[in-house]
Amino acid sequence: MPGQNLRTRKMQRTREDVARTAARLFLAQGYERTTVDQIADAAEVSQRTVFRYFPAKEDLALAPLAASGDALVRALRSRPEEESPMNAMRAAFGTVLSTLQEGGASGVDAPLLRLIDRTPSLSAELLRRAAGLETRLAEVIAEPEGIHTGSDVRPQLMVAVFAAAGSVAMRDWCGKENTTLSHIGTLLESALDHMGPGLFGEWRSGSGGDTVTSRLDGDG
Amino acid sequence: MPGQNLRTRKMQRTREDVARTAARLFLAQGYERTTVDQIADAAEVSQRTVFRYFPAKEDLALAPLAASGDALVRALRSRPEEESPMNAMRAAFGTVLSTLQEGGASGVDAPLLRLIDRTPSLSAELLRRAAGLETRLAEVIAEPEGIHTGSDVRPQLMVAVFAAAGSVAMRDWCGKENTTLSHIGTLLESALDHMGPGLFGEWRSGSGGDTVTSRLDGDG
DNA sequence: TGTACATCAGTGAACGCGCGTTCACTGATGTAC
DNA sequence: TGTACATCAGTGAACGCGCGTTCACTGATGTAC
Repeated sequence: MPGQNLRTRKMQRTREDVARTAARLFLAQGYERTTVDQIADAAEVSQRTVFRYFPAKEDLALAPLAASGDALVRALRSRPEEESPMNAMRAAFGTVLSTLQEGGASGVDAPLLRLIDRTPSLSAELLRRAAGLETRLAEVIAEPEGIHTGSDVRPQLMVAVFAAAGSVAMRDWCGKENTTLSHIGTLLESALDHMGPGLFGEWRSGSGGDTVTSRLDGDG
Repeated sequence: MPGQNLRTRKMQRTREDVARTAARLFLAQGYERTTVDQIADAAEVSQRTVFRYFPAKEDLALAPLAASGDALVRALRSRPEEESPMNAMRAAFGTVLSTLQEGGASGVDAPLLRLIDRTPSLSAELLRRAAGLETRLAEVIAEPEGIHTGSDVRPQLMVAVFAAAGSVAMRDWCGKENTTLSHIGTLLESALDHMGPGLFGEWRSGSGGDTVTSRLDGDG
């Protein structure tokens, strides 16, 4: 990266400036109450420049997550072939998550996730993009198995189940306070652990009912 | 219902007129290319009246599905208590689906689902609402089991897994042509059948690889 | 190293557009007597 | 059955607003020689 054009580097800096400014304003005032013009002013660029980098306002908030989605695809692709699909997904997700925790420059952090969660238009669009990501992940899963995702639903299904665990974990996480990104990983693992056959049968027999998650218990 | 006010009945008729007009225009021209003013004109009401019944444009397209969501909650609630949660969900979904096929007045049909699928803003919003529906369903599941959804994630998880199968089925369904609503049920059942423990382990051993879905096979 | 030209990121101003809201008003339906 | 009043669905016109686009232009960076 250091050997790039001055022009290119300037563009990257402008892009990051705009993204950082947008994030700051969104978190301070809320997404809906922040206009693109405000972001342009605060970032000291023209509104036209903002739209050059981010085709729509939503991209200003979701771009960091899009990058993480790409990272997840790459991480999954670089898992060893012997690994079972589900374990590969777990591992790949863990990799991305720990990358996010360390290099804080990604722009993905707890406040952003909470912002998205409490902003309907952003949640909606994130869910839609997540569905697209699932398709890409399913193709990565299918490839080494010699499977066509058009004729065999298992890859899509497996990824969708993983995502289901992820969304439950996210919902849980967003309800708590003082949580860090790494908690998401914990909650996700916990959710996946409950995914076994027990989920499909009867529950009364108490197959794990108390070992579940959290502290809230005391059914009050 | 027949014993209601004339005023109330008139309102229902107006509402249905507007909804039907909107559906017709959306299907003819696309959602984005249809303005609320056009719908008002075509339905011979004022734009103001449209917004009285449908707070936002999206509601014009998604209201029929919202009603089906409510129907699903009711259907689930009226399942016998002895039934396992997953079977109750299956059955409830089947009930709603067959209601939709018969009484065509619900407004939910194949063209609408395809319209939503190919309109990003509608897909996004539908996914968001579906997430809300999942929470309601989880509560219905949890109640007779004496479970609190805040402390035990299994209900949320089970519903999310069911929804994952549903979304895979929907994606599959939208890719096919000349399909009817009942095909969704078939695809969903098929997806759920693959949900067993096989999904989590190795696949190479061929645990069902060829019995999967469809005709496309012949790998190329 | 210097000059001439090409590229293209960023500007600034103006605008189209459609959603959703506001307001004061009308007239049909409902209710009380 | 008829009269007087209350409610409230629907009107119509106007508007605020912010997203996203368009246009002709500037000036910094890159390149060729």
